Formats: sequence, structure tokens, C-alpha cells
Amino acid sequence: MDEHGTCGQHDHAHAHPHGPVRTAELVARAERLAQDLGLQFTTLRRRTLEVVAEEGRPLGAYDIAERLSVPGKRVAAVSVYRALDFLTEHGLVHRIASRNAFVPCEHGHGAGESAVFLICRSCGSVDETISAEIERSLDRTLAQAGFKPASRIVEIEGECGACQGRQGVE
Amino acid sequence: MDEHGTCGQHDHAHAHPHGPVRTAELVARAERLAQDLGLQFTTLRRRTLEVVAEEGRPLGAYDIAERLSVPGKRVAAVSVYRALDFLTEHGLVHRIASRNAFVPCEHGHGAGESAVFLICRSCGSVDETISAEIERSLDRTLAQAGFKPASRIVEIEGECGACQGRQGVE
DNA sequence: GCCCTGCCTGTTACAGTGTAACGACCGACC
DNA sequence: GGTCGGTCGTTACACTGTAACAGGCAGGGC
Repeated sequence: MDEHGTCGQHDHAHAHPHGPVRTAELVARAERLAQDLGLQFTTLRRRTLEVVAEEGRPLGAYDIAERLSVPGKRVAAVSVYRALDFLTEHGLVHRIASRNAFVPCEHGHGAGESAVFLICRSCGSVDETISAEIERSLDRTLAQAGFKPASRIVEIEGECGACQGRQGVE
Repeated sequence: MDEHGTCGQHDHAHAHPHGPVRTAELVARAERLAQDLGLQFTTLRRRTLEVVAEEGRPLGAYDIAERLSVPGKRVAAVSVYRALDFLTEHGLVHRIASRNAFVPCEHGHGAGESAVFLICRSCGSVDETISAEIERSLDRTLAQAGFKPASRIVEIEGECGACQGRQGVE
């Protein structure tokens, strides 16, 4: 429950070392959220969220559509986009702008907070962290420029710790 | 050269506090750079840079292609992409990931440094700033996560100072 | 001169990304 | 029942980006 308060330090959820984000947990959060706000957490939205959560790396909308499709029943990308609109709007998944792809939200943070995405060029994994320090310096810079922020995108490409270890690649 | 007079006749929303990037200056920088590194600053690359520099807002590759084309001679988008690859690689233009569009580099900074882009939702202008403070906090967060950064994307969407002033619509 | 090589450009083709528009369905509410 | 709003299916289309191949052009070696 009390996820917001305890996350003050550098205690962030590492999802990838252990495997994918807890799908069930994310779905439960979505259900609570829909309940509270009177929104519809439909089957398509739930399945889209599950597919994104179960993948260990960013998924494109068409990849998601393909995974949602079964021989008799094809899910069109446009439907996936609408589901993703819903999910991103409520902070359940994030869009990785530099990849045109989507990842599950690893934190319980609200949509207002800004996350930093660490994208590994070697293994393609994406880690999400939050730093109050970065937010502070961003706020300061924005205030100085007289700019009123609405949404923030911070994406760092590079090499994750695990991939630096096994240097040479397979 | 009169820098302000060039915009007098048109009422386009004009992005930069200091006026549009000086095209000639940017071209001169490119020429020096090509000279120093033994690279070819070809006509297509120069004209692409000029088109991007003269626009007050981010331009898509196809927009650039259209501006470069003349009735008899059409420039294909793929050529523009190659020119843009060259220009971004050498820090002459930047790609705005959240818009799939390109802006001229307003600073003389090297490719290593990371810029912060302030994208105005109202007028579409993009301002580029650099903050040592933000870089420091990013570095600290990355080091803590054991992540080795290669490139950084920081894009803030919101409302620029000028648009906050004239609140409503035009 | 001639060929070879490397780089740039033109062209075609195609895959991926994203949105607009219309219609049908369904549940809620009068 | 009828209306209204939201979701979804479907089609169509525009935009973004890359692969692959061919031609052109300059420089270097013979």
C-alpha cells in the first residue's frame, strides 16, 4: 500500500534482474484505479497491460497487437493504440519516445512525477528510476527559463550494469 | 546584417528568446568542422541544415524534403534522412524524439554534452538549454544505478514564457 | 590515361508508426 | 422503449524510417 512514502531513498524496484514486473500486481492496481475513478478496465485493456508487463523489454504497438491476436481473432493495432492511450494516461505503462515502444510502469508513482528510463543498448532492457534530485534541478532550470512543464521525458541510452559485466557479448 | 528585420513581414510564432538561430553561423561551423575532420559538407547537407535552421520550429524529414524540392527536381525523404544522420552525428542539428522532428543546435556545445529541450505545446517552439546541475544529478543517478550512459534525451513539454503571457488564443 | 575505391546521392520498395472517420455494440440512465 | 456516452472493429490513409541496389563523382595508384 504505502508505496509512495517508502520510496524516498534510492530504493527502487528492480524488475529485470529478477524477471518481469509483477503482472498481477499491476493489474490489481489498474482495477483499483478504475474502480476509484469510475473507469472501465476492459478485457482489451487488461490483456494489453498483461502483454506489456510480461515482456522484459519495450514492445511496439504492432508487436502487442500480434501477441493479442489468435488465428480466428485478429486485434488491430488501432485498438491497441487506444488501450495504450488509456494505460499511459493513468500511469500504468510508459511510452519510450526514443523507441516508439511501451513498458510497464515499475513504480506506483503518480502520473505527475517524472521517471528516468535507462535503456540498455545491449540487452534492450529498460529500467525505471526516480530521482528527487533530478526533479529538483529540472524544476529549477524550468523556473529559471520561465517554462511551465506539463510532461517530462528523460531517457538515457547506454549499457546496463549486467551487460557491462559480460562485456564481450555472446 | 540585420537579424531582426528578417522576420518583420510575417507573424510566425517565434520561438527563440534571442531570435532564430543564425543560419550562416551554423553553416560556418559545419564548414569548419568538415574541414577539420576531412568530411564532405555537401550541397544537400548544407541545404538541409539551412532549411532546419531557418524554421522556427521542429521540422519532420518529409517537411524538409518538401522544402528542398522544386518542381523539376524532387528530393526524396531518404536522402534527407541521410543528411540528417550526418548533421545529428556532428551536433549540428538535434532530433526531438517526442516529435520525430529536427531542430538546429542552438549551442556550440560538443556532442558529448546533454541538452534540455523545452517544447511549447502552444506555439510549437523548441528552446534548448544546458544545465550543469541537471547533468550532475543525472550522472550521480546513473553511477548509482551502475549504468554507463551513451546518449541522453531530456525533453520537457509545456508552455513557454511567451505563451503564458498571452494566455488565451490569438 | 585508366582503373579502382570510397563516399554520396537517386530510386524503388517496404516495414513500422500513428490517426481520422464511420459504424456497431453495450451498459447506464431517463 | 429511447437516448447518450464510451468502447471496440474496421477501413483508409498519412507519416516515419530503413534496406538494397544503381549511378556519379573525386582522389589515388598504376
